[in-house]
Amino acid sequence: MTIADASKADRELSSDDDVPLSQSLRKRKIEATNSDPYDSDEAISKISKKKTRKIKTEDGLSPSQSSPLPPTKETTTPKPKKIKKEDGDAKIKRTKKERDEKKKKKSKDKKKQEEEEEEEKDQKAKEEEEEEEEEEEYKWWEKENEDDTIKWASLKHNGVIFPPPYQPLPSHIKLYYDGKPIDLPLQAEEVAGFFAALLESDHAKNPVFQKNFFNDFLQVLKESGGPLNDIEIKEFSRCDFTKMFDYFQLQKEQKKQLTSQEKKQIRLEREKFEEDYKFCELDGRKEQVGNFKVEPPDLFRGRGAHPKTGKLKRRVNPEDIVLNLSKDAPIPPAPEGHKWGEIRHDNTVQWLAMWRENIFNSFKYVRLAANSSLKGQSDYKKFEKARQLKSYIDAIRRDYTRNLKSKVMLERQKAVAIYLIDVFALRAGGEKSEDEADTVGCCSLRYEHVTLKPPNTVIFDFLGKDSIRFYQEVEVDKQVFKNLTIFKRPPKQPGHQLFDRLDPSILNKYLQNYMPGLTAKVFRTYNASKTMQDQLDLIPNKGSVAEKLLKYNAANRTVAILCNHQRTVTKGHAQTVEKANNRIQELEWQKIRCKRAILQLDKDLLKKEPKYFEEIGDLTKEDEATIHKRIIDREIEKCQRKFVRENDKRKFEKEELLPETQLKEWLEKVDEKKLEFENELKTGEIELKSTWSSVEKIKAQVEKLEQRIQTSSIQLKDKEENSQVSLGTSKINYIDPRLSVVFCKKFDVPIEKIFTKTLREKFKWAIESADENWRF
DNA sequence: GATCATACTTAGAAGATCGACC
DNA sequence: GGTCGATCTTCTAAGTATGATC
Repeated sequence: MTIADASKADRELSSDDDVPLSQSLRKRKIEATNSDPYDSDEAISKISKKKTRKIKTEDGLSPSQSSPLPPTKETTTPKPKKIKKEDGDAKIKRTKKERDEKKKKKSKDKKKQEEEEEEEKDQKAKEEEEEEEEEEEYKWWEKENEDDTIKWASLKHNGVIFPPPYQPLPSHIKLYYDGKPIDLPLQAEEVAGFFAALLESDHAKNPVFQKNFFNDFLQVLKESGGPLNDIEIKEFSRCDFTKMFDYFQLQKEQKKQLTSQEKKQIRLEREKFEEDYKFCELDGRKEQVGNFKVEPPDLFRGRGAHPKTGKLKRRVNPEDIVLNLSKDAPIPPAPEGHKWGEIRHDNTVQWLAMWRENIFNSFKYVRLAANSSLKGQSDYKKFEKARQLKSYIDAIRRDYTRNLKSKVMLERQKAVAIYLIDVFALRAGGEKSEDEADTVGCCSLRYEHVTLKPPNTVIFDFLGKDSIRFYQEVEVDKQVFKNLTIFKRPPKQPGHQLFDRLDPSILNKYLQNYMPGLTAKVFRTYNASKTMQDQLDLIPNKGSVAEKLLKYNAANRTVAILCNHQRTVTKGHAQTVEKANNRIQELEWQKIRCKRAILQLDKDLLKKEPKYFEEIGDLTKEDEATIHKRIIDREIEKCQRKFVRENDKRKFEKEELLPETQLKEWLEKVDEKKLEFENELKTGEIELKSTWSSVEKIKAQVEKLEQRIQTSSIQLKDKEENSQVSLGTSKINYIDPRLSVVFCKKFDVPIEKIFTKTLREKFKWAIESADENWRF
């Protein structure tokens, strides 16, 4: 659509849709004439700008902000300057020195008073201990909030770990072309290997991936002098990577075969080597680095229909790397024969190292780990900002509801966009270039992504971040529906932007009139955490830990669904569910069997405890026969697998193989069981095991089975409900961790059940700061 | 105001490890 | 003790946001 078209469309769209076209045109004309006699469309936009500006200039605030709302800290607190922070650092050092001196003095004093004040001594010792602990661990959340434009006063680190150099394949492992082995130069062999390693993945089957890989492969091949045995490689389809693939599989297999001791040894050696890079010194404290390993060369694996997927991601050299550290920090030596690209001393950023990658020509950064103070502070601020939105949300909602009827198109678009972001948790939706996957968010929604079904149903169907499908059929506010109809009116057609006046920066600028730092993304955090709080409020404080956890997960799931966090259903999911159902049925059968056995020992119990035996006839003969068959089939399969595996092992270790008679022997035992089952089915009599010598013993067994049935059923239910929903993303990024901490404290659920070790480290600030009464 | 550069958060996939079960 | 699915961690792609520059 041309600008003129858009302008024309806008002229029509800006009309009050409640009014018939002829009337509204007239009305618009009057408005336009009043404001600008030359161009009605421009006039409307000018009016809109004027209006917005006028409202803003009256008191420098948006309409809703003029209403009495709580002041924010950020607006009144001027940002301290860089020097101030350096002062802050000097202060830290001074304070430490003072504390040391104080400590020395303390101990002297203590000596004097030792005999007289034994109690005080203990107290002081305790204090000292605490003080020392504090020195070991920096509890930033207990300190005053500092300026966040300066990230550190001192930063020392050892650089980055580079991936190992390419290990050539054994000489007999080659790429084949038209059935002939190719002698590739090492550089090209490496690239071919990247593809071979993915041979059985979906990537390798993707034609775009194949094409991009092949182009880059040919390029590398050309640069490195072409095949050494003078065979010209022209077509991808004539390449055979299977020998290379098989070799990689074998290597994987061999790695798996290592003893646990050998694996441990390798792990320890790796950890020892990484130790120096895993940590850095930030303002004198030891802190963990996140991605201290430079990304190895590989084929770029773009998500969805990515035009660049399969391209070669080149090897990064020390010359490509920019290191960022303190001026006084020792510069880590570059790998032998190399030097660093650049050394920088920028304390306004969090990164330790960066390089430019070749796919998009953008930067990759080495940063601190999630459990670091800097990341923790950012996280804390993020959630505090989202909490701050609580005070403004009513006004924002009131305003966008009103603006849904604004005469100014831009205002209407803003109102609808904020509505969608607020209600359906859409992302902002920035513009994307041609060489990226075609995914959208709110502002970049197009005509074809929204289907309108009167009176007010909207079907959203588009690919969002990571090419994850967003499909929702929802009822919306009637005026939102009307506006969407207007936004889709001709000349708009598929391919055209729904919000042709908007982009995230316009939206964010508008939002910042309400609250400093408010952006589209804050709504997702706010609504996610608010939803979680509301859901947790509904959970009754009763039942087992497992039951409470299930409810917590259900609350978590509500949030994940809101944010559209999905995961691909694992290949064997349906089978796993069927298996689990079968298992539960088998447990039920075992339980019934136990109860029958009890009656065999004491048949009077049936009259005495009829309730206990009420499910005894739940399974039909057919059901039982099916269960029997399943168990027997499984056993047979197990014997056969065991036989094959054992002989494979023996073959490998060059030992004598097990004879077929061995397998026969095992199968005979299964046969015995089969006969036992058949007999049981015929007579209804159970062969009593030696462990079933008394009613009490069997009853204990029943109890165990019941427990297992319950646990398995709960787990299966949870599993099914979670099969397509990813809970992790919202737990890690959107749900204020203090909500989970409070839940655990209030409901007596160990925090370990909710946060993994890594998450407990990341959320240490929340675990240590939130008390039982904290609310989002 | 459009575009680019930069820097940060958010995201699912893949790989590694754990633990339930037999 | 071995197997296999579940869970956790790592990896890096893909977003958002903002400030500089023209």
